[in-house]
Amino acid sequence: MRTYELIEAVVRAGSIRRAAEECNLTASALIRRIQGFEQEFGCPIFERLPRGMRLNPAGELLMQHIRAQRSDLARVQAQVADLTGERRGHVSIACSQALLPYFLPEQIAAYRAEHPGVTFGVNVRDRVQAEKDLAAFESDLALVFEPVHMVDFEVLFELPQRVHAVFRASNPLARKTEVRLRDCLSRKLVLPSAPYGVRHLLEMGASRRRLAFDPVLETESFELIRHYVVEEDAVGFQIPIGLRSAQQAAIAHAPISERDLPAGRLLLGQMRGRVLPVASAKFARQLEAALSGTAGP
Amino acid sequence: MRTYELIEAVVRAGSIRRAAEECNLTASALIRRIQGFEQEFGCPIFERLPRGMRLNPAGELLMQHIRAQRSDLARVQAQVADLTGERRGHVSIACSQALLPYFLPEQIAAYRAEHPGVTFGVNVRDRVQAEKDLAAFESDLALVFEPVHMVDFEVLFELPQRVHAVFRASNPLARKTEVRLRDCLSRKLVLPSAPYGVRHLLEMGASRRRLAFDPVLETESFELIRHYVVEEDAVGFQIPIGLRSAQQAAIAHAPISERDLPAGRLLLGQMRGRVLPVASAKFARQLEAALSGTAGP
DNA sequence: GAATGCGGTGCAAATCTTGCAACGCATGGA
DNA sequence: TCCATGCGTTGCAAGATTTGCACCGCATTC
Repeated sequence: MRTYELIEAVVRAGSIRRAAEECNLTASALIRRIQGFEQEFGCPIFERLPRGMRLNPAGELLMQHIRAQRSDLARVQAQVADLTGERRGHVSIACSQALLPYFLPEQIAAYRAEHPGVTFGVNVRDRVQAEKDLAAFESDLALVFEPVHMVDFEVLFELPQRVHAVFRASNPLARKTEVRLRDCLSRKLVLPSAPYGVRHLLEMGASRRRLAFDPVLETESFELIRHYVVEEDAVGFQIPIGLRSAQQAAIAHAPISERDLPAGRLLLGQMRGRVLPVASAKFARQLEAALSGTAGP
Repeated sequence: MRTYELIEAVVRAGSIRRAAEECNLTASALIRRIQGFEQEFGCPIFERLPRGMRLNPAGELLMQHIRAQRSDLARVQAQVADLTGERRGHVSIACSQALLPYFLPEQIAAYRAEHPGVTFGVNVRDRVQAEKDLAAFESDLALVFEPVHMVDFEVLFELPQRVHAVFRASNPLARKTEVRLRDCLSRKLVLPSAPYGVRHLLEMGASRRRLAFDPVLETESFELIRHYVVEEDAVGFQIPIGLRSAQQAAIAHAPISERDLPAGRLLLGQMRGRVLPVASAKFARQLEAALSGTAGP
């Protein structure tokens, strides 16, 4: 059991000696445990490099097993605590930035109002990293826009979301119920950077119509986008779940016409085949209910 | 790790002292390991009875985790052996008796012809026990007729199978392409005993038409049924996958009319959510292919 | 070519696990 | 009623494992 932790430490540290220091052990003690394990496992799990150790393919398989095993044990312990009547637990969720301003805080608060013993961990991840988080058992749930659909991602719920243009409330665009892409391109643009789903959809839509973007500001922060359009009367892009006109009177938004951009999908998912801890599974069901009550694209 | 084996031994034996003997240990050593584990696990997993120990609910949950963990580790080791180029492995399958005479031996032989390093374990189980086998990770696959559809049973393939009447080749019934239930009831009957799917379907069909069985022989052995109908000119019941007229010239069979009995289902399944070892997964795919080529009801 | 950092090993000390004997307790039969 | 039996549990010493220290051979780096 402890051997598993040591193996993980070696993987993280990249060498026996650094891992040994991290674990308050000597290198010799550590290497012998690993040699012992490799012997009973049947084959080496590390390749020995002159600069340290790295997992070989067998080790990668084993590592995945170790992570799955650890997370399942945590699930069992949470379930046991649950039947002892404690109603404790922890929910970790990897999500896009768009969920941060309104949706997630509301949902978490609502859940905790009923289950005060449950704690939360929110990891802000782009759509690629979110799925890696699931696969490494570092997040129970992922709520992301337009994920790169890896095999390990099991979809629990799907909500269409159109891309919205965001601008000053005083902008002429604010009078329309939907805007065309070309109306935006003639204005100053504030775009999310490459890894994000909104940017991805925009690039797709633009290249199909042989248009090009020339953003005045490109950023990872959706919050910055929302605030900057007010400063310089520019146009930004977001998905509606992260927008509430009522909260920020200076800002307005309208969907891009579906003739220009197809609606993207906001997906709630988990690691394929995994049995979630009770708290996470229950929170997932709450999210599904909330999302299905949300206006579509 | 070893602690898990010891816990399993205590569960099997029902008491510390018997388990200790089985493991070549003293009772004191064993109990201290279990106490140590319970401490780090966070709560007791056994209830102490005056006559021994039994798992409490927390222990049941843990036990399920241990079994899942062990079987997944075996899968990883098999997969590692596979990528080392060994092409070894073991497939365990729980199945109904009907598969024993022709279907399974042919399929296993065909598989082993291509992968001689793979060994097989065939556990003959009734439809209830087969699913328990899956849940306890004692069989990778189950191939059963009309299972009691527990939640843990994940269907991989489904093949309709009508119940066939089995009789002497010289019996007048042999001239028909299908027989009515009432034609059989007037004859001497040889029935499989209660836990079997064929019997279950027969009871259902009979009770719906207010008929009753009065078997001259009731047995757990499908083989005995086939052979006995020759002895006394009786009528037995089986599913066609276990019948080949060509092999036993003295025996004929014909399906019961669907007006009397609905077709049952022969199901191939695995433990829900489990990742099967490569060999088992591959054998399952072969079975699916073979079953889909088999004549239906 | 010296210095650094790496994985690996021999040997003795420290730590943990185990076996033995014994205790308290509940049950079952004489 | 009382004794025998089998249960889980514990104190203590012997045994088995794990660990730390010093050191080796090796490749890379400056």
